[in-house]
Amino acid sequence: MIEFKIIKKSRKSNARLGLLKTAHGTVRTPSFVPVATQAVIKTLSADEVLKTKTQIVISNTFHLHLRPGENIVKSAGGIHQFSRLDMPIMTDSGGFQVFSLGFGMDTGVGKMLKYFPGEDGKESVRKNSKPKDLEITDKGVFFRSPLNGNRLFLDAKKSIKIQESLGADILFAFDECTSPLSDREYIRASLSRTHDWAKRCLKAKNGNRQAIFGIVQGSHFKDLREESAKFIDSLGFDGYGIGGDLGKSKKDMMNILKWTIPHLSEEKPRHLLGVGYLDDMEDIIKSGIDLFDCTVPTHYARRGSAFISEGKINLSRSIFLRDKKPLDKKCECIVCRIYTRSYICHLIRAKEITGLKLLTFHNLFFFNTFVENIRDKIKNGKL
RNA sequence: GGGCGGUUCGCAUAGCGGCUAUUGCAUCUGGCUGUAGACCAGACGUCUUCUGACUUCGGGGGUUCGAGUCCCUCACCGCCCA
Repeated sequence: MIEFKIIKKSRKSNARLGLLKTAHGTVRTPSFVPVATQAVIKTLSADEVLKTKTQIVISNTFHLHLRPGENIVKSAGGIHQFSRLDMPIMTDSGGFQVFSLGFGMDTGVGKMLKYFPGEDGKESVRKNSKPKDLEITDKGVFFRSPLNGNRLFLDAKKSIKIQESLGADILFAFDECTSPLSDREYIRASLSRTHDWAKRCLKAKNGNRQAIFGIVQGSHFKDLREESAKFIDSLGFDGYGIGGDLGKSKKDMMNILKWTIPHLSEEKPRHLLGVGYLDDMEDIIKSGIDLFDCTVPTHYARRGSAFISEGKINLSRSIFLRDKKPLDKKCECIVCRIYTRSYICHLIRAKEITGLKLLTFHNLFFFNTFVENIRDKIKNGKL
């Protein structure tokens, strides 16, 4: 079970400082949540993850169910024992894969819409348009395994049972993350499904050893977001996830948060799913978000990008071969204290895996430090 | 000195008479927000009013309506024999 204590509320915004206590440690919120899809922060060992100031990670039900299978994890003593990640762990429900392996894969669109596919520009995904490799029904979702093409089925009950076997501290309800291309009619139907699944998740869940967060959907429609927030709040979850398509711009996303958060119980933690560019962080925290996960620091690291005080640099560019500065001279991480851009650039260009590891370490340390500074600002009444 | 094989974008390759010369690597640019993806997309002879124009398969010559492709010759590289 978890316990969430709000230790300070900002007078300048809806930001708050909190402590999220779990059986595996306490998270100072607001906190960034690095993504450990396969029960690992890619490239890092468990002890290295701790050194990046990471407080909590999120793993994935869908991926661990496919491989190695939840029974393997369970027989190891649960995900903490299995991975040796000695910290609070969340598991995402597989709901995002409903989108990312479905409409997302078909259209090449992310959940923040930046462009419209198709020549004529604004073709919506109509209610009769279905993703090719995936079938969504009111009962659940038929997936095609990206590993071997096997057909598999996931629904609320199964997602919860898998998550119970994995044994994370916090579970997420099984939802449908909709595409930003879907029209209102589709979103309306999808939202009913997500709400029904939320009830079924609570019903399926045994005991209170693990906490469970319900997920608000509703796309970019104000009334649907409000309705969803009120409904999910009424079910008595331990906390909330805010998910789904978040509009076409950051402004849309901020509006969605503004519509949603006031309808969620104040004393419970709020997690914004899958958002976390550095530029977004202050604003989402000011709107009242306590937790947010994002693949960006780890994902970009493996593409050669480092986040630094001045922005972002790509270490695969040959210009850095002659750059003897650290990635970021203000950063206190071990990578910035020891290594030069020149060396890391060499590793990336030589495709040496240690280059990916050094960038992953730095990016996580940088992101976590960034949020730490925001916590200080709230503490000091500056935000 | 003789015989055989080769020379195609930075490197490596395909092409064996017929539209626009193949593919890989490398390079450069762009993208990535609850991880399918240490990935994807584009460019990669020259010029360009971004639509096209011109030029290319070691050099030179020839055959042919048409040659990277066939013939002659020269240069260079590799292997074998003296």
